[in-house]
Amino acid sequence: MPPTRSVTMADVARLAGVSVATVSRTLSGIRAVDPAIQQRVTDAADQLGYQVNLVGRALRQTRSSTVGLVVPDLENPYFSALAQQLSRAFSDPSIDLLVFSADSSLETEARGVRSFLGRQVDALVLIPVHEERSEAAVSTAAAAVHTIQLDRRVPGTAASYVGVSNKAGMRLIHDHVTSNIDVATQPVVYVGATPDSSSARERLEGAQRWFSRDVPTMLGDFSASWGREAARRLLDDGCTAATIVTAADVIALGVLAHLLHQGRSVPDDFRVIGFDGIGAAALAHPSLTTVRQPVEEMARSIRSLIESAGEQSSRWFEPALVLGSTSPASVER
Amino acid sequence: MPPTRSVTMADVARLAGVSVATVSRTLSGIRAVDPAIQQRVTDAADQLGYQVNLVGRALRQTRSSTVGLVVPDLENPYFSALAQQLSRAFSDPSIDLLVFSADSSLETEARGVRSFLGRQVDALVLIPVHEERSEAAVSTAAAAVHTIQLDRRVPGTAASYVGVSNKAGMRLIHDHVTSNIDVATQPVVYVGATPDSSSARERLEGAQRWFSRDVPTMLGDFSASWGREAARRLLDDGCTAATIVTAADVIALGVLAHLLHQGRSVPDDFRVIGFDGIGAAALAHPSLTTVRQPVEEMARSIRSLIESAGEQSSRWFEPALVLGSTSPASVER
DNA sequence: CTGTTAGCGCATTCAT
DNA sequence: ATGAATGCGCTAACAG
Repeated sequence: MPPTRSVTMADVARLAGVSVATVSRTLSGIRAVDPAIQQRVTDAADQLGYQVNLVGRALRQTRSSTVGLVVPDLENPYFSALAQQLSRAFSDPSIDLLVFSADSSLETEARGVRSFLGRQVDALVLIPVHEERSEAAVSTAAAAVHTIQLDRRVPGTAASYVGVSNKAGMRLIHDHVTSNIDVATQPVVYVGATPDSSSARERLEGAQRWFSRDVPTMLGDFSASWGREAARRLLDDGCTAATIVTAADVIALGVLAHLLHQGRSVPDDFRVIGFDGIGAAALAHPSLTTVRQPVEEMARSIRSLIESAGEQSSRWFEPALVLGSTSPASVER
Repeated sequence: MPPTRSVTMADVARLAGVSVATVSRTLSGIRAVDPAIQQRVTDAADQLGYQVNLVGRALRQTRSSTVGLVVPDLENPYFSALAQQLSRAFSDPSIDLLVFSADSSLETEARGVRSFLGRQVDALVLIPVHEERSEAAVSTAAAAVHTIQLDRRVPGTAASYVGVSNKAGMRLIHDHVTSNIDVATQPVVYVGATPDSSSARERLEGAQRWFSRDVPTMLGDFSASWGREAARRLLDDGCTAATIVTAADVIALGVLAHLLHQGRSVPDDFRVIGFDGIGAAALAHPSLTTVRQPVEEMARSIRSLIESAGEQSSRWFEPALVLGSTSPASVER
């Protein structure tokens, strides 16, 4: 279907009997133009079906009215929620948000960054795959354009950061758990993710700090299948009752699914706590107790960070406890 | 952080003592270059930290080695699964897949299409928001570039299509239900989506065709909250037992959540069937019986459609029944 | 195999 | 207020 050749400003200019400069000024509305001529130009543009070539514009302006977002994995519901909210935060027609999935690969992540930089994005939002090994990607990005790390960060880079206080989140969970359960008799187990991203590390550290330095810990990745696997191991080890604190809702949902499929009782014998506050947490039965990240505000914050076009700066949001039915409710007991 | 000025091929050429053309040829590897010179060029490029400017390249080549994907909503897990699988299908470094969310808005969808066309994408993949009102967006896209509609389509446009046979999917569900349940005594209810997308319409038509033209039907949107709402209405109407066939897993999960939270028994009193086969279906308890779309194959199919660079063509995949525990299992009864 | 030249489409000087 | 000219960074055509 690629047609003959696309219509350019020169075509519009010819039809309207003016210069290309006038066409440019008329269509971008950046300077005053005689109303009569303006009409002629827009008519001609309509008639020819003219569409700006953003590549030409970007080359000339050395910017593209585009913000790039690189996420590790779009199938992770927390990341796709961030992507969607960020898209919505840029619904203003003057800036397009484009999303690239790194497919949890450092190479692909680097490719995404190079690609966006090469496309002259005005800013880059990045959820780094790895706390150390994404350093090159983040630094490269930050050296070229305003770069904002989201949710996870690589320490020591010249990039901004927007995320939640993970330790504060773990503290909310700890306070909730200890005020409703006798932790001395009921064991607490932390099912987390290997600390190769800052959020995994901070949540692990939070669990160790608030519960106990040697809280029983199982580490895997941010996935439901890891949650199932961890639950299976727990049951295999003869565990019959526990409070399972996890590093993410997806993990918690996997844990919960396995426990329920094995006929275990939640929250009577097992309690399960998530992290993130994705929509699916409320959909589970029993509904998942979790800690919600203010995703929408975070997205808006990124937008204003980009608009202030400016300085490196970071912002930590406070998460909030969301009581579900996978843990005993304080009010009711 | 925007640095002084980015290094161009001219800088590399100067340092290596060759012409820009040689630099271009060396770095794109498109033509043979003297090994010694090649070395000098790559050394110079490394030393200066040269990165291609893809905007310049795209302007010159009138293509950008980019494929655009416009999805209605990234928070819908079926769409984000498609986006992720498609990204993976383009993991080959020579083509970047960029995703734009239309935020379920026709205006934003149109903007996304214009944006990608203006960026000279080599092909456009589109999940149209509306079966009729997205016509302009699809036609515009198809007139300019190879356009592939995914999952949903606008009839009568010059665009390719990749999706599943929705009627066949409904038939699988019908056969499963009727071979395990006495439909004469146990009512079947269809909880679907208003037919303003082709998939919503085809699934509705499938339900009416295979079950009964006047199967009780409730229509909303593709969301879990609509599922909850529908279930609430059913219970409010005094329904105490039914087989609930839905248009999507997200709807089914909402239905299921509400039924379980109301203490209803699944699958004894209520049966629930989904559509799509997203990961969360297996995570529910009881696990959701559904019909799975071969998302990965569909993604690969799109990739080869684009590579064959060619003619308009369409492909319907066959969905497969996935037995969960929200419906009676045929083998076991 | 390499250098020179030209031009992709546009926004922005500088003149007028 | 408008037009002519310039060049953003790159690759392709053409010589050599």
